[in-house]
Amino acid sequence: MPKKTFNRLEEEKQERIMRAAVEEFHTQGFERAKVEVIAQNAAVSKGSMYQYFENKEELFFSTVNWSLEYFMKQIDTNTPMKDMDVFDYFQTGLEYRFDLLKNEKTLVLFSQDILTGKFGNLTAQANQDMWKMGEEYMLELIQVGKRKGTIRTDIEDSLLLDFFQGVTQRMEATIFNEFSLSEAGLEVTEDTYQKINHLLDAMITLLKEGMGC
Amino acid sequence: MPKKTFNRLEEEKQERIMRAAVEEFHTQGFERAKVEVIAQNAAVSKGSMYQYFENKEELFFSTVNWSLEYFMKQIDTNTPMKDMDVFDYFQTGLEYRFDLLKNEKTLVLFSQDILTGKFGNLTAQANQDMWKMGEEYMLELIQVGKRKGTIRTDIEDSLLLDFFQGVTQRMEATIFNEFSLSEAGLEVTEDTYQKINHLLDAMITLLKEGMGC
Amino acid sequence: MPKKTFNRLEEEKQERIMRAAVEEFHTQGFERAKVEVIAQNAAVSKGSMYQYFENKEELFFSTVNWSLEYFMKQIDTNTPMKDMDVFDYFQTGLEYRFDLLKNEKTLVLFSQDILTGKFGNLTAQANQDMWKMGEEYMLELIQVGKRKGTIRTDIEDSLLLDFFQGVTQRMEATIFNEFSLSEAGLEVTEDTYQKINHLLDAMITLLKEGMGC
Amino acid sequence: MPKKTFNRLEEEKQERIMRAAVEEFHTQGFERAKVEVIAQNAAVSKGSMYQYFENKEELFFSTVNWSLEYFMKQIDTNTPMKDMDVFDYFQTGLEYRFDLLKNEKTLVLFSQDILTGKFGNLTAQANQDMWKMGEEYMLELIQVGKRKGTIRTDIEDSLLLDFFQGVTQRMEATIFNEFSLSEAGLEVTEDTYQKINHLLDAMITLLKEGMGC
DNA sequence: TATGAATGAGACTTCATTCAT
DNA sequence: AATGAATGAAGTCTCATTCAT
Repeated sequence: MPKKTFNRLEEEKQERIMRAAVEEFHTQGFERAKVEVIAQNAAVSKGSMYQYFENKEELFFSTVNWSLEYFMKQIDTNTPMKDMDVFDYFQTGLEYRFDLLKNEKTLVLFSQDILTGKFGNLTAQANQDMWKMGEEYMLELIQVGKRKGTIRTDIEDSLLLDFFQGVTQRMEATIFNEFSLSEAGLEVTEDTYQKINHLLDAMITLLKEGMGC
Repeated sequence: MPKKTFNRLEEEKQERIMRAAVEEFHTQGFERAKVEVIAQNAAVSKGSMYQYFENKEELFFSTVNWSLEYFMKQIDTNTPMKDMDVFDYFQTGLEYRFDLLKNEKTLVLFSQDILTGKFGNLTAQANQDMWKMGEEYMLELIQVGKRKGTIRTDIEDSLLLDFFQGVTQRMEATIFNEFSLSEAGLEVTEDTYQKINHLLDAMITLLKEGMGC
Repeated sequence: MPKKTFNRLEEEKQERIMRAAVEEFHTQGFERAKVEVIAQNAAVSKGSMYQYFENKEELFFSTVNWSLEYFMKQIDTNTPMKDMDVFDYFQTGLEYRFDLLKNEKTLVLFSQDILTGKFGNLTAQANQDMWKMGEEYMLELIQVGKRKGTIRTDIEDSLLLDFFQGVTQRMEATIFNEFSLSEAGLEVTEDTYQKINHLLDAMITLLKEGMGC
Repeated sequence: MPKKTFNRLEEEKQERIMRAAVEEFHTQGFERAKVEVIAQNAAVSKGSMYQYFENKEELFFSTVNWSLEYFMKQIDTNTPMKDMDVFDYFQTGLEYRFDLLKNEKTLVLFSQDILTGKFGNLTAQANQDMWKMGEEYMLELIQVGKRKGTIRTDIEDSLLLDFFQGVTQRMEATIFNEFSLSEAGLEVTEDTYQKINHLLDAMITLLKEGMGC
């Protein structure tokens, strides 16, 4: 969606621009974000930005796409086997996201922004795409689980998915918070790590057995 | 937080202004929202708005507070007994929110915007307050449940809360979506109603028993 | 120039309003001055101000006139004999102004503003009137001095006036400054008083004999 | 104090803008002056003005500085010898200012505005600097005069300065007025010139010998 | 007459976008 | 292709003045 001029740039420059844009859009939101600031932080002139992108909106969409693609690439190389157990997936998935958060914080937070609808109508489309992407994969896992007998079969897939996703998302949010608190030092302390693992175990238990007794 | 001039107005006018603001902020977001449009829709002059509020930001904060207070009032008159069962609460709570959604759609959607952080730093504070408000209440219910023997006691309160809240939020989102799809006609169809009830039942089962088997 | 409604007010209220206006116009200048602030400081409603004066400009003119008239009254009761010596006049005049400054600081400063043209075209008229007022009186003194043989007769009256006025004004400014420095304590210290007297003596000598040798 | 973008402009454009600003600020005062009018008169867009200056106030300060610097340059190239006679200085100084007035009327009038405090607090600083600049130079001349025996030594320098400055300023004002009256025709008539010279001679006599006899 | 709420013209300022080099 | 100066639409906010009570 950017102009071809952008695609012709050296990869490194493209990335510099995209990352500067992610940073600005994440911290400022779409309206407050200034094309000039992005340009400066990417060490590029304002004029150039308009040779690469039709306008601010297109720059934004490109940034969203670039982020999604970035994650796709990551996921492609990290996706576990298709026949994995949902609960194990929950665990590995979160661990993986957690690692990502350490290394690509802004990028992860930006993707959260998109997912939670922070950009309103602007990302309605990307939003749905993103959701679907994850959900389809999850659905498969659920179906596999049912077949294998690890997941109850008296409830429809879509409802199980809702349930599962709800817990997953909440977990992510909690982990983000925990992580942000210990943010000053960029190193994740052993303590934080402990807490997160404990949280994970509890969630898996609850997912499996529920909270009733 | 508005100027006293605002508080001195007739209730009806205050409400007209607040509702116009809610509408505009919800549909446009903070930056895109125009004070003039709000004024017009409230049948008030632009100048007056600035007699009531220091500036656009204060207008926004006042709108947020007004919305929250509106809900508080509603909740105060609708809050179930303190010793209610969490699962029943889940049910009544959602039913109640659902009713509210039918009657005060924009208001509910706006509060969702606040809760999901759509307004970024602007509502950071209100946000936390809102969360806490709900959470404290929930914690009590969980403790009651443990005492009564309807909730497992081998997992800490805070983790149970996370689990519960995750599912609750997801439910709300799903219901909103379901509802929005059938939005054209303002009447909620029987069909929609059925779906929602089915969803509720399933969720309660999952909350209680988990998805494993 | 104010409406008759203003003149009908009790003297005390009139004065309150005028003094509030003098204060505001002096500290803020015409444009920055706010009618509302004047009203508040005079403990009068904004609406009333417009019953007393056609508009802000008229309020300003009235304030200027009121100030001038205030001084006229003072001067009428304090003016020395017509056949006074110019140099004595210089002395008594300044002493008198100095006293006034202590008691009616803002008023004096405001009249300075008018005289030095701080209000631009707005006071062009009042300005000239004020100048003429003082100058005519001075001219008489100069003529008397020439007749009595205390003032040289080889230079025209108008030029002598210029010379005299130049020195007088400068003196006032210097005294103001001296005074403002010791302003913290509202009491005028003995020290300040000494300095001013010394200054006065020197100026009179210079006026009489010049600075050459 | 302007942004670097302004300094990068061609000198000619800079001057066009500064002169347009001087004109507007002088005729309208700070508050009434419109940035847009300045822009138009300088054949520049309103937006550009804000690339050159942070805001209206900064534009104003820059204009003040530019004017002062303009005069400094002029004075540097026109300043008479350090050992000049004060009275000759009075004469050459005024003649020079008078010439300047003919060629750079607005600029001179604007500097007068600054000096007489027409802009209130806005120029408090520049004001003091300007005064000091002139005064230090004058003090030197007075000291030289005392040493050479052309100035009486029984009165302190600072008082002589006050006296001298008082007369000088008044002269300038009078000349300005005279000049302004004949302003319609931009040519200075022979008649005006005669008057001014006569005035000068009289003032010098009075400065030297005083008005007594 | 007194009040203070209501109004809207008008000015400042921002920043996406265009354009000339 | 790259730059950064130029532009102007559009929105926020102020405050003198009017108006209804």
